[in-house]
Amino acid sequence: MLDIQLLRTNPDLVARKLATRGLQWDQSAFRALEDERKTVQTRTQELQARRNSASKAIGAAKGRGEDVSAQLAEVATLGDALTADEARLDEIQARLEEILLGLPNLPHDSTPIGSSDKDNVEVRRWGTPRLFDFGVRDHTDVGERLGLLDFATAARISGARFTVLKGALSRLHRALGQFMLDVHTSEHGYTEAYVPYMVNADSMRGTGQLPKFEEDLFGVPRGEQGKFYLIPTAEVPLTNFVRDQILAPEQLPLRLTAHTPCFRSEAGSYGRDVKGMIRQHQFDKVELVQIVHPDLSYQALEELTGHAESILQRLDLPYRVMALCSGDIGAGSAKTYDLEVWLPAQNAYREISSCSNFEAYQARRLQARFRNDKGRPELLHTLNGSGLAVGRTLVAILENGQQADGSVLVPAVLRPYLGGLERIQAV
RNA sequence: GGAGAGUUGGCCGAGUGGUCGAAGGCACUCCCCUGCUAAGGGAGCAUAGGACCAAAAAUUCUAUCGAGGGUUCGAAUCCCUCACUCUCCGCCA
Repeated sequence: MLDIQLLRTNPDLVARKLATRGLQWDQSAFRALEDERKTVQTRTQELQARRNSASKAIGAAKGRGEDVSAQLAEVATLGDALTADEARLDEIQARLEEILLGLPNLPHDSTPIGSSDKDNVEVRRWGTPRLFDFGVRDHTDVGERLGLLDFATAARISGARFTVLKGALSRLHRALGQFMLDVHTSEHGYTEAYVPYMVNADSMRGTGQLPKFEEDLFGVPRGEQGKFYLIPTAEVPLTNFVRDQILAPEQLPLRLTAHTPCFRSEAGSYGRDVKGMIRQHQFDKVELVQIVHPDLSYQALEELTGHAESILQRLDLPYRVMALCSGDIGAGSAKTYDLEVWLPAQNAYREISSCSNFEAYQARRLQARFRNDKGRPELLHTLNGSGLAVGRTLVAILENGQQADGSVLVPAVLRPYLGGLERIQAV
């Protein structure tokens, strides 16, 4: 959520920044509402003040045992006007809130300007894609030939966009999550957390999934009490740790990580990545979240991105870092780096992690604050990134580690998690 | 699922219709005193929004005592609904 003060005092800046996202923001509706808000609010508060002082006088007069019927009659005349004004003010403020909740964040000055992923800027590259002296298979082929990847069974159990893993592949999947958590907690200073996979609407609103992106979520009916939502990422529960909290400065930075399943409806992605486990309704991810002092959030973004990169490096997977352009970053983000891992069968780099600085966009919705050096509550900055998407990491290992005989090499750092297994063979 | 008790400021906690944005304590900030590691005295100390202003400060107004609704001239206080917490019983991985 943007600062409404900014919309009031500098609407042109807001419009200009939003335009870099390809969004033509029509200020007129906002301005008209603001003007009305001002008159109605002033009038309402005047009426309230008159009612309050009159009521106080009645109390005092009664205390002295005087007759108050004249004063009662007078204050009664305020009633209707006040009720009407209060109702109108509520309406206006709800509308303003709606507009505010619908606006995405303003891209940071360092975010490249552009309209689509074609305009994203490569920042750096790590590793060298391996040269194959045999026909490269995609991860689906590799996994199915091993007899350990089973989409047919998944389809019978649930449907499209689900996966069943078996045997060593399932264990490799488990190992990846463990490995990532171990690195982030023991070397990068994150605190591991176990969190709910179903959350309430307030939490979804806090991180920005609601109200605009409800169609991307799975909801679980809950009778009278509305519904739960399945988390699309652990960002939601982790970032909501600080909703409605005022942190002491010495608690910062907060670094949290969790390994959770993520659930996405993938509405609107029909026809994209239909084959394989690239785009699933359910996938595992190790998420990194940082809650930091506003002055330090861009430094934190570089660090957090590095934390995610270090996993790819240890797994010896070639990747590149992309600075997403203004037209491609997520709604809440001011700046995003995507990590893209090399997938030889696609002959392309594919997203495996997305690291973003939300600045105060989420914090304002969450009312997540800290006490600054003046002792005043001030909004925090929130960041998050995948460290990494476990399913896609498995895909990368299957494709990059495949051998001519159909087996797959297990990256050295994962072998301790697999009882020393060096190579996954067909069963 | 049943029965009961709760939810007040950074924390603890008083407050059952008016003088309550809210006693008292703790914590914190400043000043004074004292001087040796802890104590005494004084002052300040919620959040958000509005008005005023070029802006800030000051001033002032409004709202906020779990959330929403109601009664009333007036609600932390009375009524209703909901959420959450705790205790006991039941069920249960």
